[in-house]
Amino acid sequence: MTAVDVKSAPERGEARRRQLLAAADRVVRRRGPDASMDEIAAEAGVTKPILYRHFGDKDGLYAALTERYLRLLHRDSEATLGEPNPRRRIAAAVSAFLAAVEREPEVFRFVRRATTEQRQAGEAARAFVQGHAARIAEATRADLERIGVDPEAAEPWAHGIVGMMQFVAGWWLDERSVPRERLADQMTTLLWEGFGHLHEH
Amino acid sequence: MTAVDVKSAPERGEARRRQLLAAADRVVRRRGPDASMDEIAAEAGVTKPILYRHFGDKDGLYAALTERYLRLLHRDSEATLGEPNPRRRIAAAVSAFLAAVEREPEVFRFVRRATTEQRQAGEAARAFVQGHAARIAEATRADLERIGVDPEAAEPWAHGIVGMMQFVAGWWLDERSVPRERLADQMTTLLWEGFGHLHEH
DNA sequence: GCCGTATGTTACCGGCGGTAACCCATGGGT
DNA sequence: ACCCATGGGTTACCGCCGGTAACATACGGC
Repeated sequence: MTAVDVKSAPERGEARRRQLLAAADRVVRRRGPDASMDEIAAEAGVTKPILYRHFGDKDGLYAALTERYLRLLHRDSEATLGEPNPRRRIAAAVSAFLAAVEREPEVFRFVRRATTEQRQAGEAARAFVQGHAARIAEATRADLERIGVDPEAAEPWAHGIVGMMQFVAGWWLDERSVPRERLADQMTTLLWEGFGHLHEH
Repeated sequence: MTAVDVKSAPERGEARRRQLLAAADRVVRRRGPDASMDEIAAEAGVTKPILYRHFGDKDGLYAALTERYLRLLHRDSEATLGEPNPRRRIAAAVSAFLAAVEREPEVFRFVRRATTEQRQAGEAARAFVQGHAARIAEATRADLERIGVDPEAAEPWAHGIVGMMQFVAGWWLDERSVPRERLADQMTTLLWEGFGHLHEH
């Protein structure tokens, strides 16, 4: 029963890869991060060795999925980095990220799992976050230099912000003790005001 | 009958449990988070079913280990929470945590892994972090109330700080691009000054 | 025609988490 | 002195899953 196979195109390889990735995506979304290779293969209508030909091993597949998912989770947030007003920029990025996590909780959970237990996926995530953090850092580095603060801190800060938002998002998903926009405001306030600012009054 | 056993059996069991946990500790420290149950059993000088009698399943064992490790990683940091001066308190806690992570990198890595891939371990970690965050929150809640800022934000903030430090510590372990005390200073500055404070000058 | 290559399948391996069944020492109670 | 309940221990196994070897088949260029 070759129902899907009929379309033989010139660049079948890349197309097939995306097709397989889409199948993996579907399985992960409904079965969670514990999806087995057999399950994914079945969903794609093929058998395991094909997956292994395209992705090397499970880690490779998960790395590819992780990359796609990271882009999905951070796209809106990155789009806000053009905002010139720094405080609004932070607020918008924070809010957009939380919204994306709320929209795709299973995707967020998958990324957390995959990046800690699979080497390649973790590497891919590190690279992505590196880039993301770099863009955040770049957006604020100019300000730091203008003020006279050591711009070397920009990178650690960016990582700190990213990590903070990741963790808080996970915590928030588990126990939804506060509405999203409220949490976004609170995190923005922390990042913007800091603790010291409060103590000065 | 034999109601006395109900009291004494757990005592003997507790000693054995600690003994087994110590063996698991040794194995994890040298083999990493991928240690198998057979390996741990062998290190303890027994066979698998015994481990399962005491801990139920691998998740249970890892949850117990996680709890012990979390205490180890956060003990020094928690000890600093008594410091009255808020900025020094933050600085000391941050520095102490990074020092603990540097002292026991394998332990830190294990916790990250175990808490994301094992349900019970994750639950134990969540409970621990909840407590830790609560203590941090309590240490600052008074300040917030005194200043007139909504103290409801204390809990999300505490989680944000914890998550930020966890993530930054992991990033720092991977690429040691900056000495520990310098990183501690940078994170303290971020938490204390915030971004807005800088922009006011 | 023939052969290399790409694509797919079946059938298997090894390791690991988890468990059933059995085994044996110990020490009251009769 | 004996029995047998009980708790600590072992052997031998299961099932699942990641990963792979070997085999099968269609297509394009010489």
